Amino acid sequence: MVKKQLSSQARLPRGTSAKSAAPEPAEGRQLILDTAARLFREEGYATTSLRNIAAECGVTTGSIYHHFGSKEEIVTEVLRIGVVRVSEEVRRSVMALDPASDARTILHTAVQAHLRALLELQDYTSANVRIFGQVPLSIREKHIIVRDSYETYWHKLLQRCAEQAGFNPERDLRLTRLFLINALNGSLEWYRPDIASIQQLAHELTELFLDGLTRRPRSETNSSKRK
Amino acid sequence: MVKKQLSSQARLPRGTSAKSAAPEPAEGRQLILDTAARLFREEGYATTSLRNIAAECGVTTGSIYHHFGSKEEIVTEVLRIGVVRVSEEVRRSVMALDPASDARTILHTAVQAHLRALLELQDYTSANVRIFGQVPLSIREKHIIVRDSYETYWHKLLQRCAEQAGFNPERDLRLTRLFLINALNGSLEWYRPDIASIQQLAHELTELFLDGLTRRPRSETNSSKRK
DNA sequence: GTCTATAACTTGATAGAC
DNA sequence: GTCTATCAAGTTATAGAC
Repeated sequence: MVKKQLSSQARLPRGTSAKSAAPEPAEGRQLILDTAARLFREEGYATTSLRNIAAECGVTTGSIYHHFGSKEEIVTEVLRIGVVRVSEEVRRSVMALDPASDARTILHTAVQAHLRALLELQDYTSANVRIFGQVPLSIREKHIIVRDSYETYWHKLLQRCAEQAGFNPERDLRLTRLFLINALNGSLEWYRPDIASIQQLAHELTELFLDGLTRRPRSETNSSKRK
Repeated sequence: MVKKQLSSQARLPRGTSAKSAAPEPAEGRQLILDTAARLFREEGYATTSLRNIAAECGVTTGSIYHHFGSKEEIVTEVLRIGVVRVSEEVRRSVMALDPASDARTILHTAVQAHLRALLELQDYTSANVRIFGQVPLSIREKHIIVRDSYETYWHKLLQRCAEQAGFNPERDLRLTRLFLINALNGSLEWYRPDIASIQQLAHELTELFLDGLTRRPRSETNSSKRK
């Protein structure tokens, strides 16, 4: 309660300066957070006990309470970092694009970045998707603010695409956004790299949402791009 | 262990004959199952204790163990019934269609039936979607068989639609099916009847998956149907 | 078929030595 | 900053009376 909320997102382990390139193993508070994120993702929130986390860190529960005030404080931070990571990954990828990129390129880039953050060894992002529905309501309500900001970003992205490409005005971008994010996050439960790569998933989902399942009768704006 | 596995899906409460139209309140085993499904959906699997279920039923934990051998046995049955209900709802709706129906009608009917089963006061179906990721791995593995059967049904349905409507051969029906079911089930977390009706959701999702976001340049097979 | 009572265990959290 | 020891409460499950 007294502890200041530090910008823990990209904090380096204690004693690590910016110039040292080698990623040292996390310590103390950071190690606890990393371990909690991994266990939450693997076993769920309620099933993961503090003793469990402590044991994986090689410490006891007493030590954990020196860094965090409660289990809820840990999961709150894990959830927050999860959204921040995926959000930053998507924003950075889209920002790196040529500003004149067409809607297909923008959407594909954002979809692929989201999938990368979710499926590629990111305990925080996948823990967020998996345990959000398991944590107490009070924590969910506080976390909604963080999620909303990411959803708003997606909404603006879709609007930008809609203007650039002239989307069908009958489509509801709000519902589309929800369907899209649900389809993205759902992949966490069935994705396996040997069945389809992240690139394939991103390509397939983008084409599906832009063009649909039915065959396009010779279009003047379509089918020129194939990567 | 000794107890025979009855076809508990649509079983009527004891003492209820087929001709009595009034739905009597559930008793005994059925009441326990109904209550468990509701609490699992509301509070999650690990958070819902047997004392909790018993109290809501007006009995004690001792009584529960007369009807079920363990908590895992209860959740296994709740999960199974959840898939059976949604599966039967979708199959029945599609079967009631004119056999000559076009792909748009078939897909819309199946999507709407799935959403109805999931969102319209169905504790079992929504409990299944919500707690599947929370139950022990051993239970999940046993349950996969039930899920696979439903997913196979959807795959055949999409193939039938693809042949009827001539889908774009570049689309991957396997990935499409996964994206579609994820989009459907995800609605459980944000659906509110005052924002959009189930009919609107079904319409929007069907149009999106068939035609995509981009505008269709005058088609000969499209845009004739608007319900 | 429901109850009471309880065993055996795990949980989050705290107090205080070092 | 980490440890040991422990508390109070909650968990699943069982035994046996009625």
